[in-house]
Amino acid sequence: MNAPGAKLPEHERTYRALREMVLYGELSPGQPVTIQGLVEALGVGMTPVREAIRRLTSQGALMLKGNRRVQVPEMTLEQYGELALIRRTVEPELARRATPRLTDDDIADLAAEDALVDAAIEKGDVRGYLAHNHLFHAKLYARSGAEVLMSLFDIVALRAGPSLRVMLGRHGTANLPDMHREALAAMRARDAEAVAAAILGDIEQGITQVTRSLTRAKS
Amino acid sequence: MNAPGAKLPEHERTYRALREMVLYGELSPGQPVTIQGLVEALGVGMTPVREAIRRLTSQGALMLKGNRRVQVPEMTLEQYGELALIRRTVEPELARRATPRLTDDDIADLAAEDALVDAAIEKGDVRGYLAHNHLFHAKLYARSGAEVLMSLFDIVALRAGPSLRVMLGRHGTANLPDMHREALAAMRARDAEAVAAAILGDIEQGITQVTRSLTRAKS
DNA sequence: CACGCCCGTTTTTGATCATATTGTGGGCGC
DNA sequence: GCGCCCACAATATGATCAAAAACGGGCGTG
Repeated sequence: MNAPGAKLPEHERTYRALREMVLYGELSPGQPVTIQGLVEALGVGMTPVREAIRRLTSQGALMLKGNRRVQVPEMTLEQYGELALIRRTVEPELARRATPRLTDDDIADLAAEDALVDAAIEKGDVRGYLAHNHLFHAKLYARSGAEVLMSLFDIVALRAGPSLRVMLGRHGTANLPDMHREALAAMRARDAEAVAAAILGDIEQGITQVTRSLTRAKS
Repeated sequence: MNAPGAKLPEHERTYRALREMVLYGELSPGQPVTIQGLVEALGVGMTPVREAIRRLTSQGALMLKGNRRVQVPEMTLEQYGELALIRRTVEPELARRATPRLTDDDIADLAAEDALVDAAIEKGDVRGYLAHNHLFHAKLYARSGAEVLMSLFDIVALRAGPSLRVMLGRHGTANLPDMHREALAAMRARDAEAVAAAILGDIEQGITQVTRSLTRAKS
């Protein structure tokens, strides 16, 4: 069995814990991250923490600020534009490749995830929205069997996470992108192009909102 | 001044050393990498080595083989296809963005790098070709100021490195892609689209060769 | 006389190492 | 051929050393 947190090495669990903190917005951009702080917060030794931080920084989820200080990077409009370019390329492709490999069970699972997304929106649960929306995409893409693209998705999601969080903190969970229903319908029809299109639409809406939020913040 | 290897922290130097080993083919795919082996080979403590390995694995340059063994991943044809997709998207874009920012000095520097590439081809110097070809691209893209895209290039280059090396080992340095001259001419004309096109052509040639090599190996 | 700035001290934090601990793989005996 | 035991390599901890940032006192100035 794959009991999470049971037999994984400590540095792996530390990595995942820290990763979720970044991904789901428990750390805000600009906030400094100290090794010793994490050692105390997570109750683990410093070696695992160090390794987790290295992994995250090499994925761009954390930034080495000046001389040996670490923080969550603040996203500029330019950087977000680059991120958007990649997402538009990678995610529809992942969706396209995943579609023919989906089983009925997979689709049911994704539908369940989408229901959780809707519930989170309803309740205004920001963290829940981030988590389940991410899982909806991640679980779908995981079926593609495309390792390299998948690893890029991980990186991009990691970098986009904090900005999304900031955006949500400012505007709440209203008017959130949700073309998941269209995507699910296309999956059931096993129409790869339609799935890719729906995912692209979903992404595009998110990008528009974050871009607007960033633009407004700049002025 | 930035004297390399002088004032950088040990883990950073270790990371770069290991990175170059992968990038320029000093480690072959499938070859196991042990922590203690590197400790002795590089003459550093084990903490820096551990961190370097973590960073490389999280970038896909190294792979955790089953239970706590590390090796350079072997590239499959499918994976290379994914890599190619990314390169076609990212690299021309980086070239396009870099072009208007190039100074005459930059172009001269790139021309010098290209001369070294040619010299390496002439001499059949595989390692030299890999190094200077990579530097030609990396230095050009670095001018783009696009951090996110640049970090993706780093990752993709890291994953493609070993395969390139294998291909060269099999076929030698003859018939190597070199559309650098066209690229340089376009740079001097400050024609961003032409630079992007030349770079795309350069990449395309390389992809074709590696793909052919991988296909042949498979059968 | 009050405010602000600069410099030295203190404290926090990061880097590295030596070492104990644990888990895995291979060899040996049954 | 199967299972147990041993040795080795990787993981994780805590200590130690070095550096940087924060703090505070003293000085100069408005």
